[in-house]
Amino acid sequence: MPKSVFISALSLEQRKIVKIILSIPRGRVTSYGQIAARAGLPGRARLVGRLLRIAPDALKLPWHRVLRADGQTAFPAGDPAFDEQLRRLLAEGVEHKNGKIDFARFGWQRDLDEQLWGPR
DNA sequence: CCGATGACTCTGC
DNA sequence: CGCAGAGCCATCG
Repeated sequence: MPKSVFISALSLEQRKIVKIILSIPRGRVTSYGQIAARAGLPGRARLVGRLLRIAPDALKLPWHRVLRADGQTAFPAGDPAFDEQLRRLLAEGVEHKNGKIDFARFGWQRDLDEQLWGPR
């Protein structure tokens, strides 16, 4: 599906989610739940997951920067997307320990904290 | 209309 | 850390 057609078919809530995902900084990660919360949709993480699932590649969303609340990818080990996501993250400096990313080090929220309270 | 199904999350044991 | 249960709710058969 063409990019513009897809976008125009989205609800206001979904467009908001798209904008938030696009604003995740390179080298940072966040969770489905956090995105939903930022979009004013607390408790609706599944909506974010569903959107990423149906979004055309043409949108070029940084889907790899979206993880589950426990710091792992939403894909099971062995799934091509599992390796792809970790590969993309490593490419931008986000490390993982056995498929688990530490939000304290790479979480998007940490950027906000540092801006408010300073490094360390 | 109903039950099943998720790129989810939180609580409780 | 693991697992079950319960919310969550748009989609689909």
